Parts: sequence; structure tokens; C-alpha cells
Amino acid sequence: MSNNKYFLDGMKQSKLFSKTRKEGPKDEVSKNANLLIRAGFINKEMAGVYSYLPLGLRVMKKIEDIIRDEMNMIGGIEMKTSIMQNKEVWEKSNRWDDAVVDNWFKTKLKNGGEVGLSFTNEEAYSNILKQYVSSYNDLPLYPYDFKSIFRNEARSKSGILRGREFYWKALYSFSKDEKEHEEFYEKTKIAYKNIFSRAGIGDLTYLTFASGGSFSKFSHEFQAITNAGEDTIYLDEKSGIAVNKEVYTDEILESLNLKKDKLVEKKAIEVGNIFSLGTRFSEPFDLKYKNEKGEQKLVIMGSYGIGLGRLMGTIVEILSDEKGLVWPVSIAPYKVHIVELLSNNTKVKETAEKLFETLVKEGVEVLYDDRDSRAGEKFNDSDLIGIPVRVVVSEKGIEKGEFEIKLRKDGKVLSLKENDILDFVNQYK
RNA sequence: CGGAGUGUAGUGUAACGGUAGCAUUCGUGCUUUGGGAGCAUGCGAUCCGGGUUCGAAUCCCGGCACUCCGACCA
Repeated sequence: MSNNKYFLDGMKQSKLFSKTRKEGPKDEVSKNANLLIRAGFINKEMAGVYSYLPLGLRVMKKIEDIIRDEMNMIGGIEMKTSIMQNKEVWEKSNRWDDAVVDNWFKTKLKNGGEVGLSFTNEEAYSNILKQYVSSYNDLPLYPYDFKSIFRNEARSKSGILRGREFYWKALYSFSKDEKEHEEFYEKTKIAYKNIFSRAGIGDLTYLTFASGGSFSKFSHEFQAITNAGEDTIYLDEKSGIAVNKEVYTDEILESLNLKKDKLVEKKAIEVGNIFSLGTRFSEPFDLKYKNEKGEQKLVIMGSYGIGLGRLMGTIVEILSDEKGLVWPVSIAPYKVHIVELLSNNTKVKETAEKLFETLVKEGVEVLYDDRDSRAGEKFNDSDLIGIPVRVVVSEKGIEKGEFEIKLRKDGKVLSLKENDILDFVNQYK
């Protein structure tokens, strides 16, 4: 967003329809949804279903940009699979029947036919690529998409951490053989690490061994440590490797070379996971290629997911404080929050307006609190919304020829001359 | 899907079976102007459907919704 010179990215708060609230809704216990609703980032529609308001959407898009960047760097190719799914396709892999998959949302066409709403993408990709993959020259392939996913969960909970409708990134790997698959699998571990670091929770997110399914001993989860978590993991703090409770056995610990007495039990949120699919889907879809010798071989698949809403919620759980949200610079809805204090001196508004225009022209993403409200309310709102850099424009500052800067993360305060403010703020672009 | 609980203005809360009140938000006017100011004034609500009763937010039945615990999952 910030490097697009043709799109000036500033917002006057008087034009932002969302408003902050002193109190969270009573039917929302989770910290993430409570704060995000209070700050006007999301709106609850029903259990497990949230709309994203302007500020929330901006955060979501930044997270999306980070993930896209990392996926593209390891060879991902973005596309978009449909949300409405064809029954016949899912019957091939035996995942249409409600007795097999009980969290489908299904609906009927006018002519009586059935369709399902996507709850995952293996079938969609396998079915599409069947048309295009026929030679070893066509592989490997790493398509992915960002998409809304629908799961008829018996119980949604924890705000945006577990919804019935959620937005995710799903990448699938289509490899010629196990070796090629493994190499890519290892690359995604690094890409995932990068994503969580860039999103601000890298130091609390650990690669975790979890149950694997029929094609590999383990799958791998990325677990972010927080008491709000639903999962229990056992972490070796030295190596940064963890084991999910579901595979926490003596035998497995030994195979991973982990000592039981060195592990600490932690609550964590699964913010991403990757797993090997082997030929589970290439077989029913007859997804094969011809190798150099002209032999037909089954494609080896892998799956790599991240729930964006869940990631956003996890970041809120981990980074927010008693005053409200605290966004890392990388995903903050805006980088700078200009807070203009009310004054009879018209110079205050003029100065704030001018600063806003200057910063926006420089390509800084700015939210400008131009509202006709008192200082206390503005400061509290600013804390709640959690933009990294606050610039206060006041009569007091103007007399001194200075702007007051306050950093949301650590509360650090500094004064800057008008000429220095651009350089300072540019660090946060 | 099992268990528990809760549904009152936009939001948060009160009301023994008897005038639906308070706070905040919002509108208007005045005062105020560096951490959710003050005064005045106004708008705005009992989840839906039945039943009991002279009378129901309140009691009973049914439905729906939401929250929490469990089972299940990005």
C-alpha cells in the first residue's frame, strides 16, 4: 500500500464511521473480539461470523500482503478457487457425504442439484490441475489462494480465533516425488517462520510436531504461546521445538531427541500448519504425470494453511495491553495517528491539516483525528486503536515549534521540530 | 452434538407480578479545552410465538439467538 504513489493513503477520523466504545459487548468474552469490537475493527454478525470494518480490513490486508510476499518467494502462484463446490468433484475423494465430513455448509440449486461451500481446497486444486499437469515438465507447482472458508462448526468460540466463516491462505504443493516434496516442505517452514516474525509474533511462535495422518509421521503446526490458546504443547525452549499434546508420548519424544524433563507445558494457538498429503488426493483424481521414461507417476501433494483472522486475533491476544490494541508497524492499519487537540487558536487546526497533507503526500499512512472532541477522549481512543506512532498537534507544541511524539508500544515520548518529523516518521513507512 | 447459563434503547446495566429507570452514545444550546469535562434539554428498549393473570420484562410452555464447559477443528 505504502509504495503506491498514486494512492494517497490517509483518513480523517471524522469520516471514519466506526466509533470506539468504552465497554465491550457482553456476549463477547474473548479479549481479541472484545478489543477489536471496542476499537471499531470488526462487527459481529452471529456466532463465529464477523464483518471487517475499514480499520480491521486494513490490518487483514497487510497480513495478506506479508503472506503473499513469502509465498511468492518460495514459488507460490496465486489464484482463486471458487467458493461454491461441485458435489461430483468431492465424491471422487469421498468427502461429500455428511457422514464423512460433518461440517459442510451445503445448499441447493434451483434445479434441485446440491452445492457445497468450500471448507478446504484439496479437491478443487486436484481437479483443476488434472487438466493441466501431464508431464514432468509441468511440475513442481505451488498454487495458492486467499479465500473465505466455511465450516459448520458445532461450536465456534474465542472471537475471531475460531469462526464458521474465516479467511485463509491455502497453498498446495504438487511435486514429482518425495524428495522434491520434502525440499519444498522445508522451505515452507522457513517462509512460515518469516511470516510470523514479520507479523510481530515470531519470538513466541514455535514449530510444533503434531499428528500426521496416513502419509507422514507428523504434520507441523506453528503454535503461538498465549494463555488464550486452545492447544497444549510441550516446548523445548532451547531448541525452539515443541510437541503437540496429541503426540506427546515417550516413544515420539525419543524419536525427536527431546528430553521430557526439559519440556515446558504451554497453552498456544495454532496460527498455521503444514502437512504432507502424499497421494491421498492425486490418486482419486488420477493426477499423474509422465516422467522422462514415459512412465505414469502419481503426483505427491502437500498442504500449507494459515487462517488470517486467527492470526490477527492471536496478535491481538499477545500484543495488546490494558489500554487497548498495540499493532506492530508491519500490520498496523495506519502508521501514524495525528491527534489534533482542540484550541481556539486556529493555527492548531491549520498545522495539523498541513502535517496530514504532507505526510500523506510522502506516502505515509496516516489516520488524522480531526474530530471536535476533547483531549482525554482522543488520547484514549488513540491508545485503544493502537497505531504505532502518535503525533500530537497542540497549541502548547506550536508555541514551542514542536510536535509531541508518543510510541504506542512502549509509551516513549519525544519532541520533534517540524523539520525533523518527516525523517522520523519515514522510519515507520 | 451433550451439559450449564443469559436474552431490556446503538452500548453497558436496573426494575417484588402493578408508571420500563440509570449511565453512556446520539441530537440541540451554552460553558469548557492535554487523559473518556459541566449544565440544560430532547430522541431511543423488554428476542419471537403461545399460556397463566384484572395486570407479565418478571411466572409457565415452545421456538430462536448468544455465552461458557465438554467433544471436534485453520
